[in-house]
Amino acid sequence: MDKKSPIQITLTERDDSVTITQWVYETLRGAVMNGQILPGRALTIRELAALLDVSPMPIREALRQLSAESALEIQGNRRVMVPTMTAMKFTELCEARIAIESHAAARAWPYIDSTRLAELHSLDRLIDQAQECGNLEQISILNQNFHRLLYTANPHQVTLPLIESLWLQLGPFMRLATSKLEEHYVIDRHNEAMLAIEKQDAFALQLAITADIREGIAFASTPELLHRFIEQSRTAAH
Amino acid sequence: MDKKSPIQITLTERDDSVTITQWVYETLRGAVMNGQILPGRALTIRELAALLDVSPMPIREALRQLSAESALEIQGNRRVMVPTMTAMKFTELCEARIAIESHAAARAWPYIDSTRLAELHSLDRLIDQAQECGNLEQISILNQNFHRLLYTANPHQVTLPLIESLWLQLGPFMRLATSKLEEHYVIDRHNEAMLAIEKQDAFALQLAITADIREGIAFASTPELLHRFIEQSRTAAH
DNA sequence: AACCATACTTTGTGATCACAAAAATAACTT
DNA sequence: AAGTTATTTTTGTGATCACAAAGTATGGTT
Repeated sequence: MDKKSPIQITLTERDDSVTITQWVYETLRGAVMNGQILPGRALTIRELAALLDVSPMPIREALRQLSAESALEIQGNRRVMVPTMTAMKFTELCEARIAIESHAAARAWPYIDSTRLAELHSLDRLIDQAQECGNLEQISILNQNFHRLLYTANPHQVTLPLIESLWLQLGPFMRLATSKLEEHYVIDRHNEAMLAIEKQDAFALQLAITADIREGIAFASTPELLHRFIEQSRTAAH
Repeated sequence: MDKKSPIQITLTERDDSVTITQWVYETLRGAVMNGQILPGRALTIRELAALLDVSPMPIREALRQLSAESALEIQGNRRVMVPTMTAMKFTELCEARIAIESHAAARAWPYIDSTRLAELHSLDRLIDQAQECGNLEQISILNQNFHRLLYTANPHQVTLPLIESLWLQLGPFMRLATSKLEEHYVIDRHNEAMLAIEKQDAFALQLAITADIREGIAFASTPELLHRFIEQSRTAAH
């Protein structure tokens, strides 16, 4: 009595200080972000409840929250699934990232002090280390942390939730893309960004972030990779 | 046994074809958007359930969804409230609107055909009519419809949910601002935007949208108005 | 009168149950 | 054998209940 495609979700130890709903949310979010759930695959409350060994209630709440963040999609049938990707949608998501994140960087720039700059530097060094180890998942997480640390320098910042929503939507594909990444050596523009901060050049910072995002995605969006991913989505929909 | 500040929510007839949760969501969303719930006022599930005459369950789901959209805020205490506004946050929200919406307009531009342009024109005429009647709430709604109709010309558009989140966060204040609006005559840049579309000038369209947002907010963000609103938030927090 | 410990109330969380709508399966007709 | 109807199962929705934690009020002590 097993379903079309089995869902393999990495379960973390549940901390009692956090609510079950929160734990379920983080678990499912991670599964979506890592592409562990095939796009188009229908998710049922009871199935997930059994999988995570909790009652249906926390699942319901987590699914609704993820849907509101565009990480999941509610169809007319009230069925929930990971949204399918198309080449055009992928382009729109990337362009949206560039528009919003370069803006967020520019708005954060006046607030970046030497302490935060040092933190950015040490985070960048960690990324270099992870690259030598070839730990792809770690690179992805640290890269997000770098961007997040930059944008949150602005204490009145309001765009991070929007940016995280875009990350979530791109997540499944980015993971697939970086799995092909070993061949190329990764180039990020973090050094360029930090140099711009030191030179107090806001515009250069904006350009560096734009280049960082565009290049980080450009190599990934080779026709073959994109096509493979979209195929995957299409077939999973069944 | 009444609470600090009574909540007055406009109740619409509930259509049976729509789920109770959806109806609750729309009702609460409208209440937030219209500033009917004071920022800082704690919302409890049971109170709202009694107010809307439904069980706590649909309220829980609606609150979680609105929180995910940044329309509401969950405090550490797990209490839910309308976020309070500050002058700096207000500025950030406006600048974010400009960055994202001008981008959305530019990405939508290649897709705007004569049919959609005609719809934009007729919507603009409706706005003019509403302005003569002085129907402020109607103006606000139609104005949103105008922007939405523009951005959704792009069939692969992904930014509308993000934009709507910003609208929700600015909603309470915009309402207060437009209530002072009768004195000035409203200038919008819709004509300029439509002219740019006719002249096939994407950059001019982007400028028009930027100006439309900035001016629509600039007159509203007079120091007195902003201060009054922030005061209101502060005192309601109690 | 100010402070603190105790009892009481309210509130969010999570589990279970009932029900109607939707899928999936089975049976049947053409 | 393909399509259509009938039956069974699965699934989302919403209501109710139990419980622990947070909040509030109470009462007593210094």
